[in-house]
Amino acid sequence: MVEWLLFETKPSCLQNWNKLEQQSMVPNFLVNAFLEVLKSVFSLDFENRLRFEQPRNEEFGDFATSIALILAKELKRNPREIAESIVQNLKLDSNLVEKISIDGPGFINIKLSKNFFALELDRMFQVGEDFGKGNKGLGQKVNVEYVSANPTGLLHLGHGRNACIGDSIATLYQWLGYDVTREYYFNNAGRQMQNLARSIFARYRQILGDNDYPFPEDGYHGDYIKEIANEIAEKFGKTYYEEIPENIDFCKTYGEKWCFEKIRSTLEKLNIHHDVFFNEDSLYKDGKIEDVINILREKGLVYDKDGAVWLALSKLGLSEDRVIVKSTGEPTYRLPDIAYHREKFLRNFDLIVDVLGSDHIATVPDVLAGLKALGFDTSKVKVVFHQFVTLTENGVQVKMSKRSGRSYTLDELIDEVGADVVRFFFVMRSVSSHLEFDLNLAREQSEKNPVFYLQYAHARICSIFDTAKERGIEFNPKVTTECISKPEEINLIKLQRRFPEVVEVSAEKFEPQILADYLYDVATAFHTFYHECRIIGSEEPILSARFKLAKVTQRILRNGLKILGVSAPTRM
RNA sequence: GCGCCACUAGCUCAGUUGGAUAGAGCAUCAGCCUUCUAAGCUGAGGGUCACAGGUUCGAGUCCUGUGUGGCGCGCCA
Repeated sequence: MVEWLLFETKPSCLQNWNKLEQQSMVPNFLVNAFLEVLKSVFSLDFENRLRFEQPRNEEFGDFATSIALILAKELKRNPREIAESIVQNLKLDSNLVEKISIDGPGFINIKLSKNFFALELDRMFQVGEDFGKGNKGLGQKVNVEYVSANPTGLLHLGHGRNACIGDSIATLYQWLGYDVTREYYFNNAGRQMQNLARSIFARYRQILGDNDYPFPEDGYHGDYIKEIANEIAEKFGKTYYEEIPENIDFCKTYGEKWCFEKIRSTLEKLNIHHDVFFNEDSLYKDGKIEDVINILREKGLVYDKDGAVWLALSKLGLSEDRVIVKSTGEPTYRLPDIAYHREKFLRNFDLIVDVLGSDHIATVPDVLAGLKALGFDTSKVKVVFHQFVTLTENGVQVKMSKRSGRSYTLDELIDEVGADVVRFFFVMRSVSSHLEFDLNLAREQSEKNPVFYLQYAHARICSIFDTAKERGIEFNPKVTTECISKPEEINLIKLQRRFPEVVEVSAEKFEPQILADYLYDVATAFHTFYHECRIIGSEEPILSARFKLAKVTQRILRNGLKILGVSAPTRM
């Protein structure tokens, strides 16, 4: 159990996020009025404990608080009584609050006025194009490591999900003002690279006529290996035919470069670019691996046994000691991983995010324990584990066998359904849920496909502005929006107000899906509004008020889609 | 055997820190285009929140146990 606590807690730098402040959609005047009453009437300081929720049922107003129920326990008084005395003493601007009531066991429900929402629309409109950006992270550095696939093959769908989640998380943090480094850990050392080299070499020999040349038992079976071997054969003929270390090594270097190029071009299609490609082999060249062993040895946490070097994880609260250098002299993954993360710590990040497939769950406690032993604050590390991807077509699961090498590559998927669909589909489920990628739905170019639904809403708004321009209709940004009154308008404003908070919560929870769901709701609210409320053809001030409504929606959709890496077409 | 994750409508999934009558999309059925993009909108049906206990004013949410499924438990990464 101890092992899991190491990384299941919330990263330290996010723990300062003020719970109350985070409820940014709760108007300040409301919070202050309540705090004032709690202080003056009950002599209670509730600064960090007063919470408001948005009732599911609209009858209960826009915000509700169960503060009276909570107090009832502490004060041992009837909750409704407490609610009464709170409400009686509340000093609220009747211009902003339409109704305040006590319902059920003692909930205090607040319904805000249309005027309040009109003022909010003006406020959001004035924020400008960057609506949704925050400043919580100013002055802080975040490192987000994602993809990090070995250069031994092509990216598959699991990597695709990893890439899209990681990139969206990185952008979310950028939107909060963090200085973000996107990083790819390039596992180009160790045995799997040897395996790649031998696989290529074997195919190379076979291509050149040595049909009996044995293929490595645990070699890489994919067709791409033959492709690489073919290239070498065509370019260099029999130059590297002889089975000597130099030639195997050539295959390794060539293969690594080839795979890296493919990986990069696939990520390029998704518009994913890393700032740093951290090479594993540099850890060896720069002596970092040795450094880690030496430091841990000095601390008495490393010992030799059976010809191998062991890390005494049992002294660090874990159940078993593990090998960090095999008897062959090769390190296991733990050692370079620890050394690599040590480098990240030394680069002074306030938050270190690793995006990993859930198959890596068991490896993380070892690495974190090692880092802790080196004296680093592991609460700065957040490991985001995502579940697997299954591909379905016509309701049937498409087999993705890695062994046979006939797995569906990410590249093929992008070519088939487009980058926008891939990016959205991979983040539209929560990270911890299995993701079923429905090829039929992905290919669908209609409202059934959520990507098009969202993009269509954006394009529709753009079209309104285009049409207005063509017809010489101008809107006046200075018009106040008090005329807003229809439920479709109010509903849209309510959703719009939430955008900055949704960005925060998505980042805090490392869940781009929250943003994806929200955008869908915004698009729906807009489509409903569009159907019910005409813009062009309306008289002032309705005309300009609705223009603002459309403008803010457009910015939310554009910015939200941008965070998810999805394009926002102006025309469809 | 041990650990992690999941289990909510026919299917795919949401469900803030425990809150009031359980949410969406798809699928099914019924409506809406002489109008700013019908790639859209409106409505209907559909639920023992896997099961059993517990905690309390109140549980899909927290605790314990059980079942089912996925992943992991190496001198592989």
